Amino acid sequence: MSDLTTGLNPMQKKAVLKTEGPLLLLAGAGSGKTRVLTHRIAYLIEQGIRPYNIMAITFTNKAAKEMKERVEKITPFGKDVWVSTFHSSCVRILRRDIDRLGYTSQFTIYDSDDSERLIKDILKTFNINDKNFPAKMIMNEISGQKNELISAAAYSELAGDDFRMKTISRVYTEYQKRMKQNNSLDFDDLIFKTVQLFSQNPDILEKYRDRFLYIMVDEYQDTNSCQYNLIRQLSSKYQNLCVVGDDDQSIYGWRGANIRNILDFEKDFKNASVIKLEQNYRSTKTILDAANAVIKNNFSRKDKELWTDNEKGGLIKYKKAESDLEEAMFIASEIKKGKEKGREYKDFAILYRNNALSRTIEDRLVKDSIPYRLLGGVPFYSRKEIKDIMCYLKVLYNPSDDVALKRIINVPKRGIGDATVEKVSAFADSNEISVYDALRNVEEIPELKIRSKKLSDFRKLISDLSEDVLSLNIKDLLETVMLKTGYKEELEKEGTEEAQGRIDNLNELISKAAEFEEHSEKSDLSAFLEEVALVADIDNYSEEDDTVVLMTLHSSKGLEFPVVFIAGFEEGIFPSYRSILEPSPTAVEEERRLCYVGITRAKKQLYITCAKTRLQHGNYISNAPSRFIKELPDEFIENDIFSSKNSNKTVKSPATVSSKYNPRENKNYSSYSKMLSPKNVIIDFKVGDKVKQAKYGIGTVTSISPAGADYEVTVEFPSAGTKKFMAALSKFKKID
DNA sequence: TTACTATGGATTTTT
DNA sequence: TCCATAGTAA
Repeated sequence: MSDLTTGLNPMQKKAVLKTEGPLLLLAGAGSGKTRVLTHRIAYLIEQGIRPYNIMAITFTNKAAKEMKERVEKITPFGKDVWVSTFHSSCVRILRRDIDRLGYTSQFTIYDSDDSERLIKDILKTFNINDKNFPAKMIMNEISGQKNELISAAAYSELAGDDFRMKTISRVYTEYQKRMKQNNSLDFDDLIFKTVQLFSQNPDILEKYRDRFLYIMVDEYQDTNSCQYNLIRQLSSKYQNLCVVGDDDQSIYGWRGANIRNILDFEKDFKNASVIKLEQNYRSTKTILDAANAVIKNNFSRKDKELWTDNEKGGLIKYKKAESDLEEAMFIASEIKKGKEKGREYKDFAILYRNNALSRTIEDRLVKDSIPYRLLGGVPFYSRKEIKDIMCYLKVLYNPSDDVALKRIINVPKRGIGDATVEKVSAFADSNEISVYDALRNVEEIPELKIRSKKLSDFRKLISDLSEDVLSLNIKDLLETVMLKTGYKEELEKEGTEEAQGRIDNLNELISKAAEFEEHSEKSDLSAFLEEVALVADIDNYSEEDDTVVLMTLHSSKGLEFPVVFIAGFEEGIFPSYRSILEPSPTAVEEERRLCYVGITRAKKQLYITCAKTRLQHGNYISNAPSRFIKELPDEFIENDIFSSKNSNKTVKSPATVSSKYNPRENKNYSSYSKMLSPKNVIIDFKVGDKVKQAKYGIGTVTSISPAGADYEVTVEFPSAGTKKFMAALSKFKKID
């Protein structure tokens, strides 16, 4: 019939052609599900469905972007298909109709940092001890409740006489009250409020039901109850709902994802068809069999098993290093070897359970001059300086946003301290007005007589800037804000390397804004704020640069690499300490799924590494190898390569966890790290070059002389004069 | 009000 | 180790 199904396997074909009624597509890792989804959309259009009536929902912007591009490539009119994330879909819907819930369409979006500030504020006003009730804990609790579609009122009933819950309930209620006063929504609210909007306004729901005749949801295993409800509301009339997911890749349970959504799909949607995509096109047989062997140890899962026609491939290389330093050295040297054999740097990914593990590896890569990119860490838009400037924009857009206003009222320092802010804030509270509005009336607050000049100066600054909003584009507005507030000037005065880094970031923000204005059809302040609020770091990852990539196992989902290293394969790290302590096995099962995700990222070669001792929080600890290594059949593993010692895959039985290691008991520990230090330090600069040094900033190299395995480098700094360094210990970066 | 020092706590984080 | 926060001095 059409060429939309050529080249697809029978199951993929079936999935493309089955357009009517509920469909559960169980798509294993690397089974070509994006291909199926895009072809399915194209097929629908070919069948005469208007693109406008098709909705595809993803979790990440990256996935949405990719799907959009692929749909547009294979079908004309692909542009009109509604492809977007849960969150941006909801923003679009809410911007239209949120007035029905008593907000205005100018609402701003809070990230978790903003939410935490607000909760801290509330704890202060309620005099709640933040030792017993840390803001983060409460935030997670509230988020969890929203994900379960439990409102503040419902939670209050649930709490009953329970002291802990009652306290949290008070905060939750106040939090929602203030969010509304601030005309702002957090990430969870975006979905929650949309569900609420639909249930309270059948006319609006009806409108969207008749618009989205065909709905597709990607990564369905990651949906929480709230998202499930949204989907259910939208699809219940026509029932043309296709969900795609893999229960074995559900790794966001701790964020509220409800694995039952996918496990119970057939119960929830009568007449649901189920199609399994079990052929993997990504990995070698060895890698896939290993992944299957591991995931088999989980109990609650849909029955399926991935297979592949790909070659057998090399064995999994398992390295049991003596220390984290040796582990890092091993990884770096394997990358160098691979590079010599013709691989590119971008073929390699290093995955780990938590961000702290990246440090040692990074240090090693720097020393070995291996270019790398770190994903995760502090995301660009969460950096202090970026958030500060963005909060100015937020205030300009939505002056009732008290959280944003309080953040910047004394940034840069302008003599408005905590005590003053408290007074204004209290005045605002008692008059039920926003802090910004309170600033109009500072003269009426008797306690503030002395400070009122500073406050009205600040208010004047903001109202000046709001005039600039009308006349300037985003890029110029950003520059004006940085200038008129004196923010940039203050950083320049500091003159440290850190301050320079911040200035660099601000400049990058300006160019991001310029780029945004060039590429988006809508480029007003509102659109820019939304972009910034909803775009994650991983979305900006592209394969263009030839660099090794480092990231957590979580962020690696959906990506693939020829060679994958999984580092820190140890009890207490992976599976994490906390998951081991959980009485129920579900936590470790989720870790196992994470392991499955990690293994299936590899196309050609998988490395697994662990270290007998590792520096953690400043102490040496020793961990047993991960229980997951025992679950990998021996026949797939090339054991402890390049180790002279035997080291069969003997694993200390049942997982002794992180026994504290006292450095004093092992006097060798300092010489031991020396022993592991590089035999040959590689430096990529010469006399006369400009280099950047961590403490003193940029200077010129005046001499280099060999000193044992290392070099002594003399550098002349404009600010600090001449300094001498050992190359291995000082982190130099060459400046071109 | 701010700038310094002591202390304690420390997964994962699509939006 | 690194970070945020609390407490204190100027």
